[in-house]
Amino acid sequence: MISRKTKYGFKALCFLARRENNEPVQISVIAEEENISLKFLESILLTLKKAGFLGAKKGKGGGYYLLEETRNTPVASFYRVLEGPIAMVPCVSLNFYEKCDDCPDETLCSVHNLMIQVRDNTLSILENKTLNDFVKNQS
Amino acid sequence: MISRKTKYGFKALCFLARRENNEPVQISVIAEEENISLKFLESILLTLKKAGFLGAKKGKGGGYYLLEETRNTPVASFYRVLEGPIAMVPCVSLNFYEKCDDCPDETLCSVHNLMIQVRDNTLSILENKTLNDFVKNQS
DNA sequence: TGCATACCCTACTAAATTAATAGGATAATA
DNA sequence: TATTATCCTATTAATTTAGTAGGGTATGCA
Repeated sequence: MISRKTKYGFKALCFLARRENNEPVQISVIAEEENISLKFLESILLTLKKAGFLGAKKGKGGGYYLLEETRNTPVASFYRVLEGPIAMVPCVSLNFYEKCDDCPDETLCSVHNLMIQVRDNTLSILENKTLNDFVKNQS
Repeated sequence: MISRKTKYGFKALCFLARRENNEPVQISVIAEEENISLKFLESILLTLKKAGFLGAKKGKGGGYYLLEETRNTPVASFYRVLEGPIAMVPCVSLNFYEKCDDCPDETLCSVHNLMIQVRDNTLSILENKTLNDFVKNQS
């Protein structure tokens, strides 16, 4: 299960991607359109900005907007920033690897070997989708 | 990420599946071999028993053992009992469906449509693997 | 210059979940 | 009837989640 943070963050990115021009959009506008708590969304968008996916403009007429490359960024990148590892166990994570306490030899662990397959399948989707795949007829 | 409960439960099932005979095995034996807290494992095995995957025998010479059909049970079934939904959002779950508060129309939701694909890919693995696939050279 | 706007940032918190632990009840065996 | 081992309920510490509070800072406009 993904957290609301991840869900809201991705919805906000899609919202911005659906805009025809790339003018800044206020947090409050996105929050209202997507039914997200304003303050919560504020912290999420800040995270996405710090990660280099969004630009922001302060003051009147300000707001958040997509950066150039963000439209072609794989969904996997958003996922890692918002949710963390894509893998279902840390010992199988490419970007957030951690050894298991209980496991003397990973290569012999049934959970490990099963979850490698799940990870690769999930990655094959998340690494090959971008915001462009979600702009049409979508909220 | 899956919980330790799921990880430990699946490891215990694999441990039992690797035994040549189907004699009852004490919790303490599994706990020691797999480096799992005894009391925690106790509650997990009880769950698996109540779900119909394991049999149990009390008293001397007692313990847990696999039921007949468990060897051919898809891993997805264990997952649902131990962890819950396989889907990454409730609105996409086949067995634990829940509508999202924030979403007026699921069919237009980008998260929904993305996660359907992830779910189907994950299911294609978990529904087609059984304990038999994990008995060789595995801990 | 000054005021309104809108993002920036830190800290805090209530609720839920996780990962156990404690302690006894029950059933089977010898 | 003593021992063994599962069964069952309740409790708890730690962590994570999903926010909320309350200002600070930069921008644009009159």
